[in-house]
Amino acid sequence: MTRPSLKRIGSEVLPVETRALARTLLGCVLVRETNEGLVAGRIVETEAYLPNDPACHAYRGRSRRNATLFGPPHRAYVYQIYGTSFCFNVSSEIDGEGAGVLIRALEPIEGLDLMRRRRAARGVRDLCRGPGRLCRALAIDRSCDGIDLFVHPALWLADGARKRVRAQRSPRIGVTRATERRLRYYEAGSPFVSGPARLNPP
DNA sequence: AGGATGATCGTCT
DNA sequence: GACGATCATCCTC
Repeated sequence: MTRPSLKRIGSEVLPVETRALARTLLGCVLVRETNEGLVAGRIVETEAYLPNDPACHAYRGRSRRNATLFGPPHRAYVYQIYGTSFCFNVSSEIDGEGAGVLIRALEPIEGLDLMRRRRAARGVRDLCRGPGRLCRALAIDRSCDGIDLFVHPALWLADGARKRVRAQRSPRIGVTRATERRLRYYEAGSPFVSGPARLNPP
């Protein structure tokens, strides 16, 4: 059985501007390699967190936790939430500006058995549906924070079927500020996106 | 030093 | 739909 081609994405493919990046990441493949093996999933849902955005972790200035958001674009920003889950983001905007894109859901495409072992989830549909779940399935934690996704051997982005993605937008999920802004991007019709059904019209 | 908060998840009804 | 777990982080005193 031949593995789908996982060609690493170069910097020329990804926009620096946050909303364009959130849209472009749809259809890209997130790849993770550890000594347990390789797992990968196609990105089907993202959220943009903009400069001067009250919902963005960078809004109140640089801190130890959010420093990666203020660094160069296209690095992994990983933080822990509710003491139980991690969230994986891609930093955006030029060095010195704090912004990023949250990856909210993947369509599993490689290493499903390993994902199942890590998640103890029953169906394929739930393996990577949600920001905390996908981090668990990919063994992403705070130690991944700051990784340069263009060069790192164990965490990177690959080309997927980006041209075929039909993108939709909705308000972001779970935020308590700037709740009306439509900064969540998802693939129309995908069964792998998270969130309540009313936010996911086909 | 102590309290409030949170870009979530799993479980229960 | 509701709720509790659980703790790093940040803010106030």
